Amino acid sequence: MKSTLSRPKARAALMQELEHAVRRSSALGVIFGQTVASRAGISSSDLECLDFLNLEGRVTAGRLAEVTGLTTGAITGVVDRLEKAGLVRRERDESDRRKVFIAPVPENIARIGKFYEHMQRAVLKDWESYSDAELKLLLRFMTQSYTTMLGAIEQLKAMMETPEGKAPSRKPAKAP
Amino acid sequence: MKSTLSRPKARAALMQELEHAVRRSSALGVIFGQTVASRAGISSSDLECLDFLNLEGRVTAGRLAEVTGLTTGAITGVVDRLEKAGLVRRERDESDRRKVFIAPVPENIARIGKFYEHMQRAVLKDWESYSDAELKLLLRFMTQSYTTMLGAIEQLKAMMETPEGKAPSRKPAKAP
DNA sequence: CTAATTATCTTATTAGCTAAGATATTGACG
DNA sequence: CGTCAATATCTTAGCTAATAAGATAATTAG
Repeated sequence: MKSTLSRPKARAALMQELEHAVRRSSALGVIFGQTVASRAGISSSDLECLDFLNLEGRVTAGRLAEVTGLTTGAITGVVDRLEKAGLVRRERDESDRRKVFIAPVPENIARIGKFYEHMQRAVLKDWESYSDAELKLLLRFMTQSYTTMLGAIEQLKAMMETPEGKAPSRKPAKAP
Repeated sequence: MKSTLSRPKARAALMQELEHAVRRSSALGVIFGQTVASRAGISSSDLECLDFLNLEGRVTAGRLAEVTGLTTGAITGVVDRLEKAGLVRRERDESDRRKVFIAPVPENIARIGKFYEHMQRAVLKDWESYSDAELKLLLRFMTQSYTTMLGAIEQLKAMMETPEGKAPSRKPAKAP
């Protein structure tokens, strides 16, 4: 058994293990989000928007539609619910009065932040076990993953120009 | 500026950056799933179940309900749709005829696997740039994240015994 | 000034979820 | 055994949140 210098078998197996680990974590991330949303008394979509607002600050309704993949009509509903719950505020842009900025309301969002506290503490504790260099590697990994995923999403949207979603079944697309 | 031996400021900032990167990736992962599902002509929930079946092999309907957080009634609908699409098969357990195993049908799932191909290729290419040792570190990181998330989910389910979901609003939990 | 474009909201309809309970099977125990 | 509780899935009614299409309003280009 050639033992030294690159064992492609082991490396491939390692990558496959990593892939599985990533997929499992990713799936569990969805569950985590659902669980937080259910505890917070809002829908997963609403929480997804709220998370984005926390990360990016105030953005327009249209941008929320873009990043969530929802229609603008659906976003109207999301924002209605979040606004009623006091978690966001609608702010019309004075320089372009068509636009509506959705601004997070930090003092009320804190109420939801509580559901993340345990997780955050546990994660920071985990991360103590890594050196600075290792943390930098992890950061590079996550950043690279983000970019790659973005590319994959673009590619998916490009392949088959059928933005109408549902099963094409048999009909090769035809105007009604 | 004390330059050597642990700069806590830089380290905290690094962790915060990592946290942001993780959150962004996680959010984008949801979008990726939605995009694949829409291209494949099935719902996100259906794809989530299918992914799980691909990872774990055949499991009972009840287990699917557990891991997705859906009710068993909803799972009946998911499996009906997936079965009609030829992506899974219902198989009654002969030793306990109450149970229904849901088994993936690989030859038809391949059709959906196509939507993951680009992503998979891109990811493997990314990962070529890491040494074996680095891949092992990444694997440890993902595995640890999984476990920590699992714990956080348990903790969330434990805090407030209100499994009924929706907004408790003002009432501090009371038996009916 | 008009037409085209952009941004959000409205309305009608539908998909898919929950809750509750029906059905069927198994296991425990006198 | 026979009965009762427990387990596993399916069924049904009702509701929430999504889409699609189009209305409304503001901006930009000719």
